[in-house]
Amino acid sequence: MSAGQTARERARAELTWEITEAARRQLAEVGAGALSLRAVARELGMVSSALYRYFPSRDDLLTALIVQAYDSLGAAVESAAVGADPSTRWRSACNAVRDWARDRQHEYALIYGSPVPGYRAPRSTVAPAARVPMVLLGVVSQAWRRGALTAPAEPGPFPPVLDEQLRVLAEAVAPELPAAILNRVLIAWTQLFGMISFELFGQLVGSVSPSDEFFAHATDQMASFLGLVSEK
Amino acid sequence: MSAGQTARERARAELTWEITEAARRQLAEVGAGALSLRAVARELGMVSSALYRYFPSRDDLLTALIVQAYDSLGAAVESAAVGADPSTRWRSACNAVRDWARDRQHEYALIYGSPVPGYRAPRSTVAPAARVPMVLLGVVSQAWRRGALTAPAEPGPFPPVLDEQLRVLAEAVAPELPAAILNRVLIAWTQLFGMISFELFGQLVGSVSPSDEFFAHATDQMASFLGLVSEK
DNA sequence: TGTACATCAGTGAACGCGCGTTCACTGATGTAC
DNA sequence: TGTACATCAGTGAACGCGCGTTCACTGATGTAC
Repeated sequence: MSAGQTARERARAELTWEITEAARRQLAEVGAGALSLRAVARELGMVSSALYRYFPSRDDLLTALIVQAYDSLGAAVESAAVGADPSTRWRSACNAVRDWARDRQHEYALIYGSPVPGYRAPRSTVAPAARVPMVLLGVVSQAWRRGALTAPAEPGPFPPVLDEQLRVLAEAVAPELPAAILNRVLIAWTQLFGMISFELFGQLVGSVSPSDEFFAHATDQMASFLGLVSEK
Repeated sequence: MSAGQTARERARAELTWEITEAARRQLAEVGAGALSLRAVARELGMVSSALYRYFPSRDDLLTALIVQAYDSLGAAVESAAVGADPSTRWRSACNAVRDWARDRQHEYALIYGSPVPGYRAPRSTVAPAARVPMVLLGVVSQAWRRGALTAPAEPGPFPPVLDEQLRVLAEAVAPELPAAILNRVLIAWTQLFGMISFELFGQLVGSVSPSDEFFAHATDQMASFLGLVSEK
């Protein structure tokens, strides 16, 4: 058996994957709240009870979709944020998030939209969810380590709770980065997803829609807010 | 009859309101996708078919809830954004949005979260949805008219489509405002809601949660990004 | 002020539908000797 | 290599449930003369 897998194991892995594929297609039609095991089974030509061999409940299937969505987005952004120039990497990362979100709107809504009522995300979603912010942080902290970035002048010291939060966070993810820069990365991160959510959820209709240029320009402004100087 | 209303008309208006109240309570329990006419009727001690005297369908009830949510938020922000100092008004407006959102999380999710699958928002939601951005814009354009605001230096000219969008938008909502400032208002607007959505939808857990100080500090930074100088 | 009729609110039964999950089962695949 | 048994995948029927919407109806409120 190849790679120590029996035929049964291979079939199981394949079908598990096909179930999530079908569920993703269903998601695109009816949204997360209305995702139904029976409809997924129907699409696969199976009987609904058969799915219980693969996922113990509807919520477990949802969790799998959420984790896969975070991972898919994370991988897309990680592979986009390459290059020597930090401000180019920043832009590429932002564009990758937006492109992925536009391509897979319902998966985006699943992870960044309203929480699914009655569903509580388990711990296993935390690490995949962190991949995008980690990439953004990586771009900035690499620039900082290279000395290609000047620490921004804040109007005053951070209030105590925020200061402590930033300190703890920095310790965990980027020990050498000044709190003021970390804070700006957090701000840019919320800004990035705020724009994308507004675009996808229809809030920009009537102002800056289509939003390609607005997004590109705002991305540049974020880069300069972060102190990432363009080398072009 | 008071104000020319018959008893029947008064009863009708009152019950229409009570239906939306009950629907709001239901929203908080199960989310928009699972909002059910039958459950609303049950809560009011009515038979489900009776609701059809008041709302022709489930979607019309949803529309009423959406319009009321936008209006409630709009009114809260309008009445908060007062005072002489533009940067104070800015902060008050931002805080009002956040406070309202935290108070009424499910209504916030209804209007700023994932679109409800299968539901298309009718035109009647557009004007109420514009109230908050109008307030934000009002704060900035008032400061601009008073000369209390300097036009920001952009790195270069706007790309053509964005430039045109900003021109058209300015014409409609703030004719005297330079495009560069309008653009920054749009950016701050997306930033504001990006932060609030992240806070409410759980994305900040593990970094800056609770988020009061992060939010306050980011709000200040937005004010300075907009050129609103504090007079304190 | 009183009567006759029209309008409207709310009832209760019924329609056809889909849902998640359990359970005893058949038959195929894998394992130990 | 061959047999006996254990494991697992998938079936099909059933459970109890809730949903939106329609329809003919009763009885109360409003209106015109």
